[in-house]
Amino acid sequence: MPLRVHDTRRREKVDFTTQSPGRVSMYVCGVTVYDHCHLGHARCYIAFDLIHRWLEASGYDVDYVQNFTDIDDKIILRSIESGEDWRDIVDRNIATYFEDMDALNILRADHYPRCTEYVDSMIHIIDDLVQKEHAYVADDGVYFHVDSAPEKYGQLTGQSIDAVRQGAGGRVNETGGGKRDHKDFALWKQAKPGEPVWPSPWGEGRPGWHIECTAMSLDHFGASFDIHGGGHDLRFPHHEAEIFQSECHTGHAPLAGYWLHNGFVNIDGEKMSKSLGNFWTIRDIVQKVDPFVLRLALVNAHYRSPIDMNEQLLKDAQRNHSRILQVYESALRSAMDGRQHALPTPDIASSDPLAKSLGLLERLVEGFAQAMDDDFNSRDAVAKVLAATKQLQHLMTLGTDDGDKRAIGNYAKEWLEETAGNILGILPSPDLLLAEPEEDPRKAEIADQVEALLVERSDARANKDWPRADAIRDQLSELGVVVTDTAEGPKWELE
RNA sequence: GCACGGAUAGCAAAGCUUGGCCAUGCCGGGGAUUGCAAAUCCUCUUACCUGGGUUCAAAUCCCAGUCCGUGCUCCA
Repeated sequence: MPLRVHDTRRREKVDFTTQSPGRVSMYVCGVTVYDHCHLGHARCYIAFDLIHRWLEASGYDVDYVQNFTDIDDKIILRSIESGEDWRDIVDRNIATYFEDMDALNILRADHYPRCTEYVDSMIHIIDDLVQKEHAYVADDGVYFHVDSAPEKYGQLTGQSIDAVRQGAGGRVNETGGGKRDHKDFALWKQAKPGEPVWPSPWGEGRPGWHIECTAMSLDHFGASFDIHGGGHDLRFPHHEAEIFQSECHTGHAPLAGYWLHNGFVNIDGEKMSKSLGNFWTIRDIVQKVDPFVLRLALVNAHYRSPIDMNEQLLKDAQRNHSRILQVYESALRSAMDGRQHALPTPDIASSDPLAKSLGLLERLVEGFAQAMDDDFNSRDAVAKVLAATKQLQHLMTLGTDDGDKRAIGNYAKEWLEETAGNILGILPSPDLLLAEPEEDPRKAEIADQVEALLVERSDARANKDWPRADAIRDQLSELGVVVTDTAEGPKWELE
C-alpha cells in the first residue's frame, strides 16, 4: 500500500518516493522568534510532527530540519521598543518555543539551525547569483531579478507574471528603494543606523528573509531534498522566492520533490489576528485546556483544511479524548494481573465473539494505516481510533478468566499505543494516567460534612425514602458537590 | 481583477484521484440498566450547493452557474 501525498506544486496527490531509498529529507520553515508561539504555530508543527511520526513508522529514516529566523524587522523593532538586546529576545523565545512544543508532545526535529549562523553561506550564494546575473546590486541592498528566470514564476500559486501585475494595481509602480521591478525581492538589506549588521561585499547589512532557507537547506541536504513544508501563507512569496534563489544558484531543479502546506486556524470563524483580539498563544491555551485535548482537536482535521477553533470543537475533543483515555486506562489495569493466554486468530467471520472482535479491530488498524497513507489523513485516522474504542471496550468484556483478561488488556493497550499513542501522540504516559490524582484541598475541607450527608442519604435510600434522598442530593449540590451512584456505592466530585 | 481552495445530515467533518457497501464523533429520538439521575451499552431518524449531461449505477466523472474562504504586503 503506497504512501500518497498532495504536492502543492503539481496540485495533486502523487505516489511518494524518495531520492535516496529508505531516507526522507524534510525541511519545514520554522518560526520568527520575536514573540510567543500561537495556535497557528501549534497547528503547523503538530501537522508536520504527525507526518514525521508516520514516515518513521513506515520505516523511513527521516532527517528533519526546522529553522529559526533569529534576525528580522520584527525582532529589531521589539529590541528598539523594549531596549532589550535582540539576542536576548531571540534566546528567550527559542526557549519558550521548545517548552510549548514539548507540552504539545511534538517530537524534536533533528536540526534547528538559526539563520544568523549561515550569514557567510548566504553571502556566498548572493554573490553567485549576482555573478550569474540573477541578482543586481542597488543603493540599498541586493535584489533578486525575477524576470531573469520567468519560467520559475508561479510554480506554487499558479499565477502568471502578467496576472500579478494586474492584481497588484497601483503597487506595481511603487517598487520602493533600489528595486527595479515590483516582483523583485531583497537578498541583502543595507543596514539602517543602529541595526545589527554583518559585513558583506555590498557593505554592512543583513540578509533578506527568503535567502536563509536556501542557505540552510543547501547546507543540510544539498541542491535537492524530498519534502519542503510550511504554512499555507508561505507558498507566496517565501517559497517561490526559495525556488528562484536555490534553483538559479545550483542549476538543479526541482528544489524539493514535494511541497506540503498546512491550512490555517480561524477562531470562531474569523481569522486569528492581534487586531481582532482573538489571538491565542500556546501558553495561554494550555492553561485552560489539556494539551493532549488541544492536540486531538487539531489532529481531528485534515492538515490541509482550514480549521475553525471554538468552544464546541474543544468540548468534542475533550469528550473524545476522555473516552479514549478511559479505555486505555482499563486496558492498562487488566494487562497487569493474571497469567497471559494466547488469543484466538482474528477472524471477522468467526462465530467465536472474541475472534470476531479481534478481526474487526485488525480491520480498523488497517484502516488507520490506509488513512495515514492517504496524504496523512489524520481525520480519518481519528475516526478509526474512536470506532475502535467501542470495539476495545466490548472486547474487554469478553474475557472469561484472568488469563484472557490480561491478554486482552495487553492487546488493547498495544492497539491504542500503536495508533493514538505513537502516531497521533494523544496518549499520556501510563505512569501519569495510573497515578492517583492529587486531592483538591477544597475537597478535604468539606469531606466530613459530605460524608455525613451521604450516610444519611444511604439510609434514606435503604428505606426507599426517595424524597428525602433527593433532598440531600440537592443540599450537596448547593455545596458544589455532584453525587453519582455506582456499583461500589455513591461517589462524589466537585463541580 | 487574477490565482488557489471549499460547499456533505441539527453541528463538526471524512469519502471524490480509482463511480456501486459503511464514515466517525457530538446533538436529537427509542430501548436496556437505575427508585430517579449520571455513566455505560443497544438501536434509529436526518445528507451530499443549483441546473443540465454521461452511465445499468453519480456525493464521486463532464459542462454551466451560484455562494463562501484564502492569497496576490510581514505572516505557520
